[in-house]
Amino acid sequence: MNLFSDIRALVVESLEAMVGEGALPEGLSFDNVTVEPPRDAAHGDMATNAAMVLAKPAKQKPRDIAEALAARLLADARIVKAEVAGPGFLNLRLDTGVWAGLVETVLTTDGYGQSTMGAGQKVNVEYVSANPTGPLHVGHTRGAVFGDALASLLEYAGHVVTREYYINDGGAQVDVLARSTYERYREALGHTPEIGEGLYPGDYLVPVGKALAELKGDVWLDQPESVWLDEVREYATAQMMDLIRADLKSLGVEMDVFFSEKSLYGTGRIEAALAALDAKGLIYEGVLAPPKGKLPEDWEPREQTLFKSTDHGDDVDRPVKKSDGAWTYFAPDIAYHFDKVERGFDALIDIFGADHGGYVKRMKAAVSALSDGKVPLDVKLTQLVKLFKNGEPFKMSKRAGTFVTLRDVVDQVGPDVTRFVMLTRKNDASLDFDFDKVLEQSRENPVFYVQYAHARVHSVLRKADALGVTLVDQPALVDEAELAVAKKLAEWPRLVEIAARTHEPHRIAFYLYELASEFHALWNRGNDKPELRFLQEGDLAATAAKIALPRAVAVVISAGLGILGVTPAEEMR
RNA sequence: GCACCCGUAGCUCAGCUGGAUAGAGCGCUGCCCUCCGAAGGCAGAGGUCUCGCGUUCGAAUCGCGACGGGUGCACCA
Repeated sequence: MNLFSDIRALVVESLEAMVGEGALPEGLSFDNVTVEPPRDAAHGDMATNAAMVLAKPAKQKPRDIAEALAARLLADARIVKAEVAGPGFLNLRLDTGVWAGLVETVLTTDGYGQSTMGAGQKVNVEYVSANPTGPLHVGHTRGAVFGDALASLLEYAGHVVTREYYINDGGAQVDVLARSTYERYREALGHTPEIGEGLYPGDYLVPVGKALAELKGDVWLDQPESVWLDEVREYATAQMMDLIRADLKSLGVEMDVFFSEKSLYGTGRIEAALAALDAKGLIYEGVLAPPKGKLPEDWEPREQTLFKSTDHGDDVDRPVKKSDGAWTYFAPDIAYHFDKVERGFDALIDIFGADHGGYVKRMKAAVSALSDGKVPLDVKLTQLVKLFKNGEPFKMSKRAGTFVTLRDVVDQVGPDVTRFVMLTRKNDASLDFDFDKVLEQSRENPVFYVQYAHARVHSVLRKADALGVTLVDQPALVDEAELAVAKKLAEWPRLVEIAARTHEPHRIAFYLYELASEFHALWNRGNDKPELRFLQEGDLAATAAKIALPRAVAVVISAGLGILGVTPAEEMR
């Protein structure tokens, strides 16, 4: 149920009738006809641009079309007013009964706002994908929250979603992890660890080294790397993934698939992916032209195996093999995305940190080539999170060991606040995260503000329950403030579809803030007008009718917070 | 030098596949608790949407070009 699409259907129906009568010419496209909430509530409840869009192709004046359309729409019981305004807008006023009906729908429909837009399409959302070399930090947190909310949003809009994490366990950095762990292993056996430049100094490896010492004894002491590297790497990587899984769980993020990069090596899968590209004539041996502008110090032309990504929108072709014949990091990435394509997803979404913006074009080129342009890949970049403490920038240094982990954030402010705050900004805008402000209980803090609205509803419900009110689903809407809330509720399904289509979960957070705002306004109006209070003294029937609206608000807030992965609070503490 | 992202009120930011007089919070001014949770609400002041050209009935939104900020730019993953 989406009131806006219902009314749009009515508009299109009316336009078709006009065509049938010869009032409009045949063959018009109504695709661009929209029915939207007007910017200014004084303009009415909904506005359609039909007359302006059709004026040119129909060779008629917008005003004439609008007036003919208005006359038809008024025949529908739902439309009480239709007036032409501005350059040719048709402003519609809906019958109060429509809004009451909407509130009833919210209360009686299972999953009001859920959409079938996705039509069961299989979507793969890959996010976090941090190197398995240590705990997740703040930057990963934003990617985790964003990816998870986007995945939920797409599910809510009718897609079948797979949440996936790509483990970069095939490259040099896991060797570094192994060497770092080895030093902790030595340390556990009483030696002084030699953690030189380029090794990971974090003490999260201390227990790993200790466990290894208990497991293996001293057999690896004073042994060359060739003896222990493989085993230590495998052990440490597994430990780090356990750590990461636990970090994610503390945020409420659970992946469906953890995909190992290493599983691509030595199994012919990279070769297969490149063979697929080769079969399309997209692999060749060649020398890349040096970049324009200042040359890198050690530039020298080299012949390499290249992927002709420029055929699919990239700026330059990309090497898939190094000059020594080994794969570049890009090769397994291609194989990984080839695997996703072969698993039959209808759409792929990758979420990267903004510092990986440079890889977007080549990944899109690869997926385009591998799927013959049939599987779209959308890459969303998440910008920096700037940390503050009491208004002051929070200094982070990896060297000094003062970098802030996901755990630090979740432990201090909790998963709900972390998630909501991370979603109060567009993904491609940087985000200020102040440890004190996010816990503040004021309008300035959207988490609190939305939760407060939800808690207020439940406060009313508790009281109503104590009074013995029997709930009814038909509201009595009279005041403008009540109607304003109902109208906001009507926007919810439409907003879900817009947010899902644009892959922008932050729109949900902003909507919830607006809904909460309308609700708080109504609440306060009860101060001046006792007849607007939800609890009507001594009148259980009136109370039941009054609390239908706040109940509907709670339903939508609860659904919206659910998408964001935030628990709706029934009480503020 | 090239690519991508960003530029909206004093500050932090929304702005719907292009729609009407561009919105919210903070801050500033003034109001509202014998009343369901004032942890709230109402009202006011504050704008050449960085600039220019173009497309369009209509541009903050689309295209081109400047300017300003961020990020990334051959074998490292």
